[in-house]
Formats: sequence, C-alpha cells, structure tokens
Amino acid sequence: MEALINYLLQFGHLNQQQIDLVKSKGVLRELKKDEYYAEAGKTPREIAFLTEGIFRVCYYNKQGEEITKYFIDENNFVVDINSYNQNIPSSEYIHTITDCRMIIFSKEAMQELSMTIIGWDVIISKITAKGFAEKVNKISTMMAEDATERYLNFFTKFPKLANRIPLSYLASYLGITPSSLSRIRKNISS
Amino acid sequence: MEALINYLLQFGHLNQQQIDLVKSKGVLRELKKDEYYAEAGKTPREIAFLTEGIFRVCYYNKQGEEITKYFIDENNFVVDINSYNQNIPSSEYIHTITDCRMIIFSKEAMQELSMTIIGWDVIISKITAKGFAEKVNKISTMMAEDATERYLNFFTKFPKLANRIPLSYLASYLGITPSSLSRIRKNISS
DNA sequence: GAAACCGTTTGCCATTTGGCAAAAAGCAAT
DNA sequence: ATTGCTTTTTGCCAAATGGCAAACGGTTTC
Repeated sequence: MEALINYLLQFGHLNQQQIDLVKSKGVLRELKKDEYYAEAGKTPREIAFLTEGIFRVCYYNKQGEEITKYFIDENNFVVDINSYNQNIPSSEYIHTITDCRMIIFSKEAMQELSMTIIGWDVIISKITAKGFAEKVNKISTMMAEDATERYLNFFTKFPKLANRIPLSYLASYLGITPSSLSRIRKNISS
Repeated sequence: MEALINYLLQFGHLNQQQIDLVKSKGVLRELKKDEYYAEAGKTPREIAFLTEGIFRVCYYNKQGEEITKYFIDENNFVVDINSYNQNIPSSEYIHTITDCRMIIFSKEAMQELSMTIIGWDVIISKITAKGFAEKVNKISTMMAEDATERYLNFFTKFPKLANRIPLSYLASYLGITPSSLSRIRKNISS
C-alpha cells in the first residue's frame, strides 16, 4: 500500500485521513504468471495498481496475430480506461508474464473516493494523462527508429524487465518477428 | 463555438447557463498555414480547440531529424497536456499545415470553468483519456503493420486530409523516408 | 532416460526499406 | 514564358526485415 500512496502523493496532496480512506478501499489480489487480469469482450469494473510483477497488454489483429501493445511494470495503474469510463467491453487482454501482486479499486470504491476526497479526480486524471503521454511518446519514438535501436532502448527503459520477458512477446512489441529479433541480438553481442 | 459545445456534450451534461459560460470564456484565434501554435521550450498556458484546419505535432530526435508524431484535425483539443498540467516546458512543436481556426481557453479560464461547473473536470479528463487512447491505439497498430498498410489506413482514418498533407510530413509520421513513401504510392496506383 | 513440447536460433532466399544523387514535377514570383 | 525554389519521383545499390522450415536447447511428462 505504501508504494501506492507515495505514487499518488506525486500528483496531489492527501491528508492522513484521506490516505487511510484510500487504503481502506484497496483490496489486495495476486495472480500467477500466465493468467489474464482482463480479457477482450469484458467490461472492466475496477482499476488495478500493480505493485509487483509485469503485465502485457495485447490484442489480436485482423490476421489473427497476437500483438503486444505495451508492457506495464511495478507502480503503475492498469485498466482500459475508456472501456472503464464508458462502460463498454474492452478490446484488449491484460496478461501476467510474471507472478503479480496488485491493489484493486472497484468502480464503487473509486466513486466513493471521488465524492469524499476533494481533488481526487484531478489526481486520477493527471495520472491517466501522464501514463498515456508516456505511452504515446514511447511508441511514437519507436516508429522513427529501426528495430535495433528499439531493442536497445527497450533495455534502457526496462533494464530489469528485459530478461524476464519472453522474446516472442518482445518481438511483437518491437514490431518485428522473433527471428529478426534473434538476429538483432546476435549482431549486438558481437 | 457550436462544434465545441456539441463535442463537450458527448462527454457529459451541461445546462444552458453552463454552455453560455463556456462560450464566454473561449477566445477565437486564427493561424495561417505554416505557423507554430506552440514551440518546444515554451510552457503552455492555454488549451486550444481546433475548429478548422490541421495541426501536426513534431519534435527533433537526437540525430536532429524532424519527426511528425501525429496529426490533429478538426474538433479536437490541442495541448501538450503534461507540460500544461505540470507547468513545465514542452518538448514538441505544434505546427499548422493548413490555415487554422481555433477556440482558446486560457489556464485561468479553465480554472474558472473547473470551479464553476460541477463535472467540468470529469468531462475534460474523459476527453483527455479518449484522445490519448486513440493515439495509443493508432500508433501501436501502426507498429504491427508494414508501411503500405500504414499508408492505406491513414487514408481511411483521414480521408479528407491525406491529400492536404505534404508527403514529407506523412512519411515521417509513417516511419519511412519520402522516397519509400513515393515507391509505395507508385505500387498502389498500379 | 526417452519422448513430447515450447521457445529460440539459424539458414536460405524474397521482399521491403534506406541512402544517395539525379531527374522530374509543382509552385511562386517576376 | 522564364527563373528559381521546393517537393516528389526515380534509379541504383546496400542493408534490414520477413517467411519458412529445420535445428537447437531447455523443460516437463511419462
């Protein structure tokens, strides 16, 4: 819980009473490696704060290939925010690629926090905006790089994670085939 | 102004008095083609709603190449939301590629609207989230496509704009060189 | 230990894209 | 119409990436 509170405090002030209220609304949950926290077609009714482990968010394109959109690591919120906001089915899967621990806030809990804590909505919207902006920046930077640069930059961005992620997922995230990734790794090591 | 109000009403309710207040805070502005609405290094102190024209958002990478991150067309808000929220200099340029008309809301105006209209912040944060999610989806879809698909999909997404955008900007957006784009266009036309 | 399975690597070749320079086309000013 | 400027196209070749199948390596299962 402490990691969550520290994270929230980066985006706005909360007094001790408010902090305790937030803590009281969060429910701990664990998932094993290779489980699905969320699935396409289902309407999300909660938000998760990931305290341990790595998620990957993926979908299937028209050719039926599974595409990894991005990875989510510790100390980040996880939800398909538009499906959540608009109460519509999500089109993406959220998949654990390691054992994960998270703190869950139901939609009802979020609404209570929103009504009780002045400034809560602002904190949440700042977090949402920052998370999205990071994704947009990362992905749009990737578009302008070749695959080798994308791979190397992934290491600097996720130094601890790069070796915990199956290469097939990483390849799809980098927009290349597993064989190409394998060749790139070979070239780099020499 | 009507387009703006209709846009806002998609995300939440506003009564007539609130609508009038919003209108009273918006200031019309025009920019000619090939001007900069915002520049890297400057801290944004306002938000623009684009009613006519096309922006492109771009930056310079380490190699000094200008990279087009994305285009913004009519009926969308424009701002580097994180720089705006955190009062820090932006790292991107916002450039008109056609003559543009927009409605400007100063930070002060936004704060007044936020304090006066219950639910204003929620509307704004939903808009922000939706805008970002669209960008993330678009860009991350592009990562999984080859350049020809990216080019064709751009047409379906921006049917009216594709022919108004210089190909050099489009190439950089698609992550390829102008010559590659030219060859792709040649192949398609045959 | 053998077999089956899964993820990764490699080899081979086709296709795509980049880099560079020149040519062509479009556009504005005179 | 001519000139100058910019954008786009083209040609040439090199480099990067994809597609496919086979090989390799590690793990699990029996």
